[in-house]
Amino acid sequence: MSDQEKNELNISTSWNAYNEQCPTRLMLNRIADKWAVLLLGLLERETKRFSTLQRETGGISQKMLTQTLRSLERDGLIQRTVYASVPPKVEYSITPLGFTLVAPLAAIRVWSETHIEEVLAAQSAYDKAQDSEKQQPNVRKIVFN
Amino acid sequence: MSDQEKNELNISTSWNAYNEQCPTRLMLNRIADKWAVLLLGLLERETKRFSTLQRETGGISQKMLTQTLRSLERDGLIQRTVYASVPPKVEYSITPLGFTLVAPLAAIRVWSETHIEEVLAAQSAYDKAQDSEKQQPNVRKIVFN
DNA sequence: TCCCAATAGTTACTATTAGTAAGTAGGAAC
DNA sequence: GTTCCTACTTACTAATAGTAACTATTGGGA
Repeated sequence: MSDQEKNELNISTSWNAYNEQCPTRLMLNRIADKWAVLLLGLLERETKRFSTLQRETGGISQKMLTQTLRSLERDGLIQRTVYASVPPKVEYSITPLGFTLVAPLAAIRVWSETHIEEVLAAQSAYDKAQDSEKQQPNVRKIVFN
Repeated sequence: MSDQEKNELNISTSWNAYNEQCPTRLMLNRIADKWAVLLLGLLERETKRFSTLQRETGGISQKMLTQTLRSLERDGLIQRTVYASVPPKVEYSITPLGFTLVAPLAAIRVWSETHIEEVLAAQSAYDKAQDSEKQQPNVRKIVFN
């Protein structure tokens, strides 16, 4: 029985992202990455060109765009097609494997967008508490047991 | 109507992670992070101590553990409780807000664990193709249009 | 004829971030 | 009085990300 078959049957395998030696840890590193999340989100619906991806992903440099696209291609998540035209034309599209990752990644992007106000409020509260602790140290959050 | 109410009604707001100036971009940066994914996964079920979190998260240093926990606390995703005992005892637990993020993050961890074999295969194929391209450059993946 | 525009990069350099290893506190046990 | 415990800091180094300038190719315009 392959590991994949075991996974489908929900039998635990050796794959475990909490183990630093496991290849899944490297994978988590790759996909738990802001540029990967944003780029796969853009390619979810349609094929796009290099320059379009750069324009639509605010703040990404050419270097990071190339680097991230190259990694995603190597991992089999996107496909790169070069057209022999001048000026050059290179199109990127999502693969079936990449498509299985779109929904999970979209979920965390959407989470950011829907919960940002609660997070900003928590940050303000934390910073305020930090300030008052500077005046009166060690009076907060300590439990005497 | 608040942005959150708009979000609940699925009305588009100004929040957009593709805009580099948007606070949601910073948020995406925080949660699209391997240590955050792993730590929130550990805290999903139970409160844990600093040393336990370090033991269960392979390869994390004390510095990164402190740093990541501090960020998650500031963002309101986890809670930190200090007990006035010797030796010190500090417990970390997930907040209701953090709990809403557990499932999305678990999904990408699980994706890594269930699709790793396909990714490893894609990587081998890519590396092999790269090698053969070195022998015969520019014969692959180019479309003449 | 010479120069510029357009696309998809690469490269060299700098800044930021992550990782490593050693140090700190304060009391309890030996 | 020396060591141990936990949960950190801090100083230093290594790796990664960001910035900006450079490249190839060729069609079109002055």
